[in-house]
Amino acid sequence: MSRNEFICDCNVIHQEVVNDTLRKMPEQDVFNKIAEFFKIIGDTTRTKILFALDNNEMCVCDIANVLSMSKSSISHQLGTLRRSGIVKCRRQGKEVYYMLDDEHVKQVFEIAKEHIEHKK
Amino acid sequence: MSRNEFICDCNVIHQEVVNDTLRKMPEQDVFNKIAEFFKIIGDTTRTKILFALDNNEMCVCDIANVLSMSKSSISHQLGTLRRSGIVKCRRQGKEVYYMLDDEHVKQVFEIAKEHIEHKK
DNA sequence: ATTATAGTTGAATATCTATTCATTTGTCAA
DNA sequence: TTGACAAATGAATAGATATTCAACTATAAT
Repeated sequence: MSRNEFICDCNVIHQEVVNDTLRKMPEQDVFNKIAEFFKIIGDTTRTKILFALDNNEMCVCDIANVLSMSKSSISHQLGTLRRSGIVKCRRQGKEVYYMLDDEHVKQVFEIAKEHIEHKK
Repeated sequence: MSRNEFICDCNVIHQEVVNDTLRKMPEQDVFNKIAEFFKIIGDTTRTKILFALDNNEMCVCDIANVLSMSKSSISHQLGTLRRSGIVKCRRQGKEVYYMLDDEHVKQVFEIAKEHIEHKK
């Protein structure tokens, strides 16, 4: 039996709504990418890093000091943010300076703050 | 002198930038809530549910059919979304209808799509 | 009351992930 | 070259979480 053959454990109750929705649903790949984007920024450490970088570009040691965390941990997180195209970096001597590389991050943060204010 | 010398494993390189950033950083609680919001929508299943509900309110069975997943799994995820104030529901007879309860979700999805398009 | 259906919920499990630790790479200066 | 420092990286671990399974509640129909 094909492992793609999936039987749902309940009946369709509103067939028209389901069919209409299925027609309008984007491809799996779109959902994966959108969820991935939010997963990346949905972490307290990474959120702090992005806020910090919104003010200035900073080297890893500076970010580690601002967040009171180890260089290694910050470096791992910066790697994640870089691979996702949310930050970029430039090396200058022994230091590597990180900066935001996405104009959308600030926008979604503003909306998130509205959401939080609204739900108080 | 430095308030970080016992916490962080490296020196502050740019003291002024660090101090300036520390002054501008919001409270821990703000970061927790923002990250939590993105964590909630940063999951493929929940992203799909929110997209589906953007078209119509739907009962649990319908959503389970649209996503080809079990009722239980969908119900768990709907509980998460409900507790976060992102969806709400109403009972009608044996069925429980879910709908979006946040005007910000659609906005952040639009921005996320722009991000994804831009990074191709 | 009994039965069937829709949905919820707690526990268990398997997977994922953030941080730590140890090591390595890259750069500069002596 | 050697030493010092910034940063990156791989492996290991501990904690978080998505789904499944089984049991349960709620509602409606007979």
